[in-house]
Amino acid sequence: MDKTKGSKNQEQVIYDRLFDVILEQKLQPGSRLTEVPLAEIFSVSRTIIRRVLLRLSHEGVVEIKPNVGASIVSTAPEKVAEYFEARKIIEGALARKLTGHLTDYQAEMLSSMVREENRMFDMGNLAKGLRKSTEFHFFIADAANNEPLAEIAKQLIARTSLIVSQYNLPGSGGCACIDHNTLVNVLRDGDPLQAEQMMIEHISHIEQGLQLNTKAIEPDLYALLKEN
Amino acid sequence: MDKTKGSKNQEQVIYDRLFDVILEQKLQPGSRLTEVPLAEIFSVSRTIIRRVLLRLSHEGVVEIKPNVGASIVSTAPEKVAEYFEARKIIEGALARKLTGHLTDYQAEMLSSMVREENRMFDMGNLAKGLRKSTEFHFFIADAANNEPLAEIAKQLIARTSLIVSQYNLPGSGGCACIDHNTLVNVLRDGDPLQAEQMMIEHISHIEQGLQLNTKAIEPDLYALLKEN
DNA sequence: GTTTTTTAAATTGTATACAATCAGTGTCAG
DNA sequence: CTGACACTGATTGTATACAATTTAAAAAAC
Repeated sequence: MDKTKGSKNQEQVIYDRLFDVILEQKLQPGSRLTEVPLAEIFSVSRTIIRRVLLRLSHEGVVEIKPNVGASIVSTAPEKVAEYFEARKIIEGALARKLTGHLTDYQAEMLSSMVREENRMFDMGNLAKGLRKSTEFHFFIADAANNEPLAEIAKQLIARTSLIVSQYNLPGSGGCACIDHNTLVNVLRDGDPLQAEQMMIEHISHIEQGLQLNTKAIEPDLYALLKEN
Repeated sequence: MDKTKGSKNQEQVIYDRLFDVILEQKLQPGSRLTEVPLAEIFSVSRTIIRRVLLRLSHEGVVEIKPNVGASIVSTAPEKVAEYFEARKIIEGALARKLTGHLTDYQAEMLSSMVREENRMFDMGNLAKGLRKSTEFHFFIADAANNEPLAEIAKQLIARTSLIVSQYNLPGSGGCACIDHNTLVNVLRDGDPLQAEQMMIEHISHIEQGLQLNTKAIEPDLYALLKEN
């Protein structure tokens, strides 16, 4: 694993950077991602950017319209429930599966993540807090010993994270991280069905915090703003 | 939707063809997919082939090793259970969700698919039978009114279909399609939890039919055969 | 003044050239 | 005979040139 140039990792690096920026709401859903500027920013050719965008589109974070280009996905309000339902089913199953098999190390890891998360929110750093919150769910996904399911869960978490960033009024506090603490406890000491139920409720909490009546941000808005 | 040239659909056509060939076992897991021959076969440049292979790899049907190239995924025996577990969770949930909401048209559709499937197996056309069998599961996924979950389910179905083709002794009859008929009945007239349980059992049947002790086909095997 | 048409700039789509890397073969020293 | 090494052919990786398409603006027609 030479780190001299990382010509192999170069694509991964760009992917990670873009993914982070999107998940931390630095770019709003609907924003366009044009290839040439990105290529210049990262000092590579469009070929590489194209591959990264393609990957992001396969993972549902970016939408590519033929002959138009890539933009960050904007989820229609009536589709939101479907994504959360999917999360409840899969993360619920993961919680059920994991309960009773959590190692002490893993439990401590999760607890420390919750502390970090709270610290970020207390400091008013919403973006980092949201990021830590998703990492908490990522960790659980990875811990449950089912790689394909973990991969699926992580995709859904990323997608709903985008949805949250689209429909949350700025400053409305992200996710109810109080839940996270009790979740850790149940995963360690509770019974599987209880853990599943709790995970489902937790995800419902997140869903209920959304302001779905808020108009989805559309690219057209930009055109309107330029007039003034 | 002009069909004159389909310059936009061209990539989709190639994707579908490859996907079909892979799912119908015309190519064994482990087989390499080199770019230039594929490009010549479809009369396009490597660029297009590359995109298709990338997509197939994102969907878990093909594996791309850096500087080596693409090959059809070969699933390790110890990973098999994970994929089937994932299917049980997701397709079980889909069945639960669909039960009681199946329209007459959909029920008839499913029944006719089962008939087709049986016909194919009776004729000894294993590949087509397996294909019909996956289409049956695809249809259920689409019918359950949750697009993201359907997409996930279809990916897993494709992947396990590959696994079946890897670990099934030639002529061992694919999947227990008797189950499919009773499944349709339960989906239409039964109760949700019963349907979920039945779907889970059905998937277990498929899993139990596998010959996991059969050595996974490895590229190295070819080298050994050449010696004789 | 509004609508339509024309034109130009920006952006994506595809093919191809060339560089980098890998796999296999043959050669040579031990 | 075995192992290490160099070499050749095949294959993938990246950048770039050019074509096709879209978007926006300017010009023309009504």
